Amino acid sequence: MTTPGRGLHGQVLDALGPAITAGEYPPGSVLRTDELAQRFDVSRSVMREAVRVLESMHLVESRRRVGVTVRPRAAWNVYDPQVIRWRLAGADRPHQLRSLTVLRSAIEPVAAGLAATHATAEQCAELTECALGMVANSRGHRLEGYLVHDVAFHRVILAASGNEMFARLGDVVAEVLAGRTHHEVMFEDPDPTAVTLHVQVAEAVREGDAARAERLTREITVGALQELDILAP
Amino acid sequence: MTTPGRGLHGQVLDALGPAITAGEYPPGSVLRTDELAQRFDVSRSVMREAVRVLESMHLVESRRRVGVTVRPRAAWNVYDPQVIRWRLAGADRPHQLRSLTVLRSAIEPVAAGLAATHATAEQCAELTECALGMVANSRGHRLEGYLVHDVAFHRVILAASGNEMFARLGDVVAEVLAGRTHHEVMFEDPDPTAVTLHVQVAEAVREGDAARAERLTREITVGALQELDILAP
DNA sequence: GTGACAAATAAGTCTGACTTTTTGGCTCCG
DNA sequence: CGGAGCCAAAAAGTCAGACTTATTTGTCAC
Repeated sequence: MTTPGRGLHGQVLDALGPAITAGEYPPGSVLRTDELAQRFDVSRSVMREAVRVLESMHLVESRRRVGVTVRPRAAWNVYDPQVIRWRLAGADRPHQLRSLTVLRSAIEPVAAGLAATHATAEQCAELTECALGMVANSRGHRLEGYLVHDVAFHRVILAASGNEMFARLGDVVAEVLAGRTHHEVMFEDPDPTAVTLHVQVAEAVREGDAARAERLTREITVGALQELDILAP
Repeated sequence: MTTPGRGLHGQVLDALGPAITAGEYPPGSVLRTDELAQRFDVSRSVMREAVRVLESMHLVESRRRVGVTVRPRAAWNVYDPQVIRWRLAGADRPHQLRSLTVLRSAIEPVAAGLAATHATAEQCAELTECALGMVANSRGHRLEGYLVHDVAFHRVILAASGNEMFARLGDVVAEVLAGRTHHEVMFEDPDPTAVTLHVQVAEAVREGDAARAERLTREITVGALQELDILAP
C-alpha cells in the first residue's frame, strides 16, 4: 500500500500500530516511552514521534508522570486508513469487514444518485469501461482482473458524487473489496446478478437517472451484505 | 472541545493546522522544519513532532532535501475530527458544512433503521428523553437547550446502531449541528415539523419498526439539506 | 481522617553534533 | 550539442545527554 518504512518512526508504527489495534495491549495498558525506545532500539526522539502519531489517531494518550496509556476502542479514529489497514490485517478482520460493508451500504447508493447528476462525460466513459471490464472478467476464475475493475468502478462512483467525504471512502471500499476477494471464501465466479447491476448502474448514471442509479446500487450493497451473512452469520 | 494545548507541539498544531486547511499554504508549498521551529519559537524536536502529526493526517509530506510540502486537498484525511474542526473554523466552512450534511443524509437513516433493531432499553429511554427535551426547548428562543438535546438524540441513534463506524460520526454530527446553530443564520425557533419527526423516530425505534425509523430519519435529513439550499443555494 | 508538604517518576523540552538521502549543477566525454 | 556520471549543498533524519515540569503518591504532623 503506502510506503512501509518512511523513516524509523514509520517502522516503529508498523509494529506498534497493529499490536495495539489487535488488542495486544488492552485499553488502559501503560507503556513507557523510554522502555519502548529500548525495545525497538531507536532513540527517544524517534519513539516520541511515533507516539505522537498514535496519539493523533486516538489510539493512545500520553500523560505526564503516568506514561502512554492505550485508549478504549470507542475512542479510536476508525476512519483513519492506516488504522483500517492495521485492523484488517489483525484478528478482528471479520468484524471490521462487516462494519465497513454496512458503511458502504449506507454511502454508495446516495453517492450513485449524486453521481448521476454530477458525473462528467469522462467519468461516465470510465464507468462504462469499468463495467465492461467486469463483464469481461466475470467468468473463468479471473478474480484478479474482476477485482481491479470492480474497485475502479466504485472509486469513480464515489469521486463522481462530487462530495469529498464520499470520494475519500474510495480507499476504504478498495480495501473491503480486496479483502473479500483475497481472504474470505469467495465463490469461484462473481455473482452474475451483481455484474448486471453494475452495468445498469453505469447506464443509469450516464442517462442522469438518479433515482434508478440509487436503487440499483442499493441492490448491489444489499447483495454484499447478504453475502456476509452467508459467510459469517 | 478537546484540550487545546496538550503540550507545545499541540499549540504549534493549533496554529499550523488551520493555516494549512484554510489554504494559506497552497498545495505544493514547501516549508522547512528549521524555519518553522524558529517562527514558532520552539525546538526542532517539538516541531518535528508537529510535522509528524500533520503527516499522519496527510496534510503534508516530508521528504529529504526537499522539505515539508503541503499535499493537495484530495489527499487530506477529511474524517479526522481535528481536520474537520480546523476546516469548520476556516474559510470554506460553508462548503464543509454541506459535505458533512450530505454525509449525514446518507448515514443517519440507515443508522436509525439499525438502531430500531439493536437499541437497548436504556438507549430507547435516553432517546425518548432527548426528544422530550427538544420539545421542551422548541419555543421561545431556547436554541442552546434545544441544541444539547438534538446533539444527544443523534448521538444515541448512531451509537445504538451497533456499528462502530456510525457511532464514531457522533462528534461530526455534533459539530455540524453546533455550527448550524451558532454560525449560520438560524430561524428563531426550530422547525416544528423537525421536532415532531424526532419524537416519531424515538417512537419507531422503541417499537422496533426499522423501516419507519429509517423513513422518518430520511425526512429529517432531507429537511436539513433543504435548509442548506435555502441559506446558500 | 485530613491537610500540607516532599520525593519520586515519567513525559516534555532544548541543544548540538552527526548521518543520510536527494537533487541540481557541473564537468567531461561522445 | 547532448547525455552519463560525479560532486557538493541542502534539508530531513537520527542520536545522546542534560535539564525542566507536571503529577502522583506517600508521609508526617495536626
